[in-house]
Amino acid sequence: MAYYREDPQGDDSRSKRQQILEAAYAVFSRKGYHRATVDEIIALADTGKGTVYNYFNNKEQLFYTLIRERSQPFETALEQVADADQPVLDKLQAMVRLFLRFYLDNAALWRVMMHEIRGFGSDGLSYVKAETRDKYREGFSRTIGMLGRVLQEGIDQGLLREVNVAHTAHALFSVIVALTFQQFVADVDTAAHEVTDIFLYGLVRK
Amino acid sequence: MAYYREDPQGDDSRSKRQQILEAAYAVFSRKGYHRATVDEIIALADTGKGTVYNYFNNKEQLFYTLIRERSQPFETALEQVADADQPVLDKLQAMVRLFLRFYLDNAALWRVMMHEIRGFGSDGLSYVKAETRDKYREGFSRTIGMLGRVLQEGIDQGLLREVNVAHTAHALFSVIVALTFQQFVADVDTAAHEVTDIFLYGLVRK
Amino acid sequence: MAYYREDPQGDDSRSKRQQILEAAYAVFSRKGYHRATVDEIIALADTGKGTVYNYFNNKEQLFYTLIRERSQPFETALEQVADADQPVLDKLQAMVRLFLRFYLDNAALWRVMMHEIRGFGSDGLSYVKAETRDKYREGFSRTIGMLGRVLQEGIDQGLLREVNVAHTAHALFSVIVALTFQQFVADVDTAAHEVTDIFLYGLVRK
Amino acid sequence: MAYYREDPQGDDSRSKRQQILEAAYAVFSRKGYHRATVDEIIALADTGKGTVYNYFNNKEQLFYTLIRERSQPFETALEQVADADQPVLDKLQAMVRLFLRFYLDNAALWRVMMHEIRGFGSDGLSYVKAETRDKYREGFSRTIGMLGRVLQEGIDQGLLREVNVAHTAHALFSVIVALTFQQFVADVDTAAHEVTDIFLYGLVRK
DNA sequence: GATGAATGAGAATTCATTCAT
DNA sequence: CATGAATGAATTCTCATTCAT
Repeated sequence: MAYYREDPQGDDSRSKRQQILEAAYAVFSRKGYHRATVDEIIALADTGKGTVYNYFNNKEQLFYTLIRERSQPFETALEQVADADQPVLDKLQAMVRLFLRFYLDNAALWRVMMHEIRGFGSDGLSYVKAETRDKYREGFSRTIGMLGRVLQEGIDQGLLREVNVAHTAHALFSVIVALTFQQFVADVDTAAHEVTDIFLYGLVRK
Repeated sequence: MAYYREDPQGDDSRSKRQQILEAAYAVFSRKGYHRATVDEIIALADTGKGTVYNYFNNKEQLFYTLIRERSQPFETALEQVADADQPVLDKLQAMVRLFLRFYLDNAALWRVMMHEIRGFGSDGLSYVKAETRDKYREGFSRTIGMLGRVLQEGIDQGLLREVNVAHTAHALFSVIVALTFQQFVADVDTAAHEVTDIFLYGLVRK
Repeated sequence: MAYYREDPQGDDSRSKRQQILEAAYAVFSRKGYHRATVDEIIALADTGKGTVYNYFNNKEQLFYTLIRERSQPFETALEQVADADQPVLDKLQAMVRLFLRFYLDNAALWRVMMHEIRGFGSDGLSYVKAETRDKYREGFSRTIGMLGRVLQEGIDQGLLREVNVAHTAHALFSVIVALTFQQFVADVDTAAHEVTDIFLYGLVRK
Repeated sequence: MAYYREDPQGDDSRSKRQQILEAAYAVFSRKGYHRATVDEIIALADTGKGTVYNYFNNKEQLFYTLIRERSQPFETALEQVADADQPVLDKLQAMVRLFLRFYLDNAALWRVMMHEIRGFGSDGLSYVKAETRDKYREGFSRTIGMLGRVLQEGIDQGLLREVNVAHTAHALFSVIVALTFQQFVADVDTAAHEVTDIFLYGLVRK
């Protein structure tokens, strides 16, 4: 790491790599993968073009790094809750809260990513190599899978009805993403309550 | 210059326009907005490049036209069901079926569009005028709004609990999109049942 | 081919493709492969950058096309002489003349090519795919091989001593290239005589 | 700034320079001038990038130094033979052997150089000052000139026919280079014999 | 002296759009 | 109207060189 600057409290004390990642986050989020240009990223990061390529092989890997570094703490936190020794419904709600918080911060970037890993380039014209795409997908599988595991736990305990776990986990996930994306989430706790309430007890008045 | 040609005299000129739209549908769906090239579209449409620009101002307007023409029949059908004089729960399930069917056919293109209406020039470098973006968004508002209207109807009749209608309509919508996108929908009727079942009665065993 | 211009005697009446090839010839010859820039080529060809890529896939293929189109007439002429029903020594001298004339015109470009097809990128970092490189090499093998065939003919007839044909053909070839490159060739006939004289009768005074 | 350091105090500093030169030799030989990167050279030399620029002004001067240092011992040895008091034909063959041995070792690098001294900024965009280019050329002139001097000696002694000495020396030289480059030289003595045999006695059976 | 992070001037390539025929 | 050759702005990526430590 190069800390040339004498004032480590200044904004420039972040490592160049970090500055680039943060700028990339902003630009990718705002513009999407394609419309995001390296030029815009370096302008925001206040760095030279070559510097980006010192730290990252190419635009695609910069994007991937961004996703990976952002998702890791989230996944860890989610796993802890999923594996916790608590009532299933509490765990579910806690997980929904984690999801909401994460997507509230990252919805824009994740939308971009979801778009990029789509079937595109099924015919080889893709920019994202199949192998990279699979790495992205594994990320989703892991997190949504954790939701599924807890749902299954609830079913096994006789608490929940016997529904298709994979489908339901995806449904829950998609609702979370939709709400955050639609900026319907003013307060995480309220939204988490709202979501779990519908999923657990349904719309029909008893 | 835009030659919309609302009145096709010759059968030939109409079919050209149609050929282009169909090719554009295929290419945009497969490649996304950016990676879709006019060259690929004309190759598939078996027409000249200039011809595309006779019928459409530019790539973006071609895309918009595509979306508009595809969504119109769907919206009409949806509206008929929403306004029908039937039990609310039946209407809801029928609407879910319509949605599922529509997104089963058009998920790819709609995903592209959803992605594009974010980022389409949120700032100075816009490719799309804010006004166009809003037109896309209105489309969503209309269809999701119809879901909301029927939900409200159910609430008014005392059938459904008093939830946030807009949020719930979006949630329902997002689940539909997620299921189709994840290719979890083998059979529309089954999937419609699955979705409404969860939303109406919840996961918790009574 | 597009002949927009009204004056077909003008310099611009050559097809764009031809203009580009001629400009590329000049620039590659003068600068070598790497230092030749597409920008310089289009400046000389008085054309747009995209036009180059309409006619040629990339810089490398432009270069290859150049080589191929230039060498074809030469190879044909050489073959005719090699296969002619004439005395071996006459054929040899005629072939040397053809070689000299060809390399007098094309030495610069051929030098560039010879440099490019060298072992470079034996380790995968090459710009020229092995397969392309082999196509270049086949070209050399063919023309030098024709020299060899005629030498062999001379040996078979008992006219020439039993030397290593491949080596000798390459030696003869290299001398031709060296003389033209060193601009020692004022007059093709004289130079051809000089070369064959040494190769056939040696330096030692009898 | 150029720090040539003709007087190495520390053993370490000399070895750095030497390490760089050796790495540069390997990389330039394998990749050619342009494709050789300073990064690759320092990786092989196990040194820092700045260090290269402490010893050499730039990439080009590094290349030049390489050539100069490599050619010096060869030129000295060649001169000794040329000036020796021996029969002309013996001297010629000995010189051919020296050439073959030298180019067998250095063909790759010399080819690169030969290619670069053409094109090295024949016009305004020169990377290399004309003066530098001429220094390279003088090197060739000197060694080929020594061949010429011995040939002339043979002519003066009535041993050889009165041919154009400069042309013939270049021809001899080019054959040597061609054979080594084509990897036709398995054994220096055999190849030297083969070359002189053809040049001295010709192909025609007496 | 040695180092290597930072830099930016190029270079190749893509692709929407125009316009003469 | 249909066409497609021509175009150049925009974009990614490379790599020699600098310079603060």
